[in-house]
Amino acid sequence: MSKQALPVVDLQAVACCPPIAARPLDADQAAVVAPMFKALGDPVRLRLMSMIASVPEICVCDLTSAFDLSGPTISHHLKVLREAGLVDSERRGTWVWYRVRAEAFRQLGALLEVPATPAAEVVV
Amino acid sequence: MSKQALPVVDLQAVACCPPIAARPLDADQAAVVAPMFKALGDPVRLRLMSMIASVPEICVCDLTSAFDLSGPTISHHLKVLREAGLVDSERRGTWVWYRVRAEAFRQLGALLEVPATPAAEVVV
DNA sequence: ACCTTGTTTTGAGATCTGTCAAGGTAGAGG
DNA sequence: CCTCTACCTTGACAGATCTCAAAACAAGGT
Repeated sequence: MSKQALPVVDLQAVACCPPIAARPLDADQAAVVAPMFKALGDPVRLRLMSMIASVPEICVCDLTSAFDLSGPTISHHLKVLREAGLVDSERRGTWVWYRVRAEAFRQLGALLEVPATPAAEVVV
Repeated sequence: MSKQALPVVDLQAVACCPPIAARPLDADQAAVVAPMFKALGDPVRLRLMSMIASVPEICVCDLTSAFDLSGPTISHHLKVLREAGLVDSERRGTWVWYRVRAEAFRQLGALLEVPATPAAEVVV
């Protein structure tokens, strides 16, 4: 399968950006980044993301069994994470394996870094 | 005014947590953290957050004028950010000033850090 | 008191989201 | 070919969300 043909986030557009606390994000940048935060804004997806990012890879069966939710629901949440560009999936035989997209994940974290000389203290 | 009596995020509960890529978040932790990411998951709020975090403080009038949206809409988004525990507001005379909650903001960033020895590479 | 400006609250409508049941697709193994 | 298991897609529905207009609230100036 190797999903990446969907409306996935343009990583190039994110790679450029300094922390959001460094200077105001413009509308275009916000439109690219917000969906990634949004994807993490659901408790189930956040746990899924955490489970996926904590290991090299993990199969859907192991993810599904960790929740009290239907298969389709987990599948839906995984699709959201995929389309946000945060994870990648690959079918190998019977099972589908998910893996974190390290680049995107790290970039997202970088956006929340507090600048070395935080703007919020320069003027004070 | 000095809003903090609302259903605000319990910072203690977050302060404890290692990066989500270090080990799977449990349901309780996810329930605390997800609303913060959710708050950043809207392009308008993400820009508001960025504008607020980029300066020591900023008044609502300056925030509102940066968008093509009604006052009530901006006010609503600011309320979401407040209730997520990400910003703080204070009325001084005519204007209301917003300021980032540095603790919460930094904690959120810490959750996205990639562990020194990423679990995703230990086993591979 | 009254008006003016800045901000929030309330109410309402259109859209989006989380969830499940039912049905569909893909591969493995008879 | 048939069936079984794993996973995804579709369709549907309750509930949440984004937005604005209208109304309320707060502080300052007249």
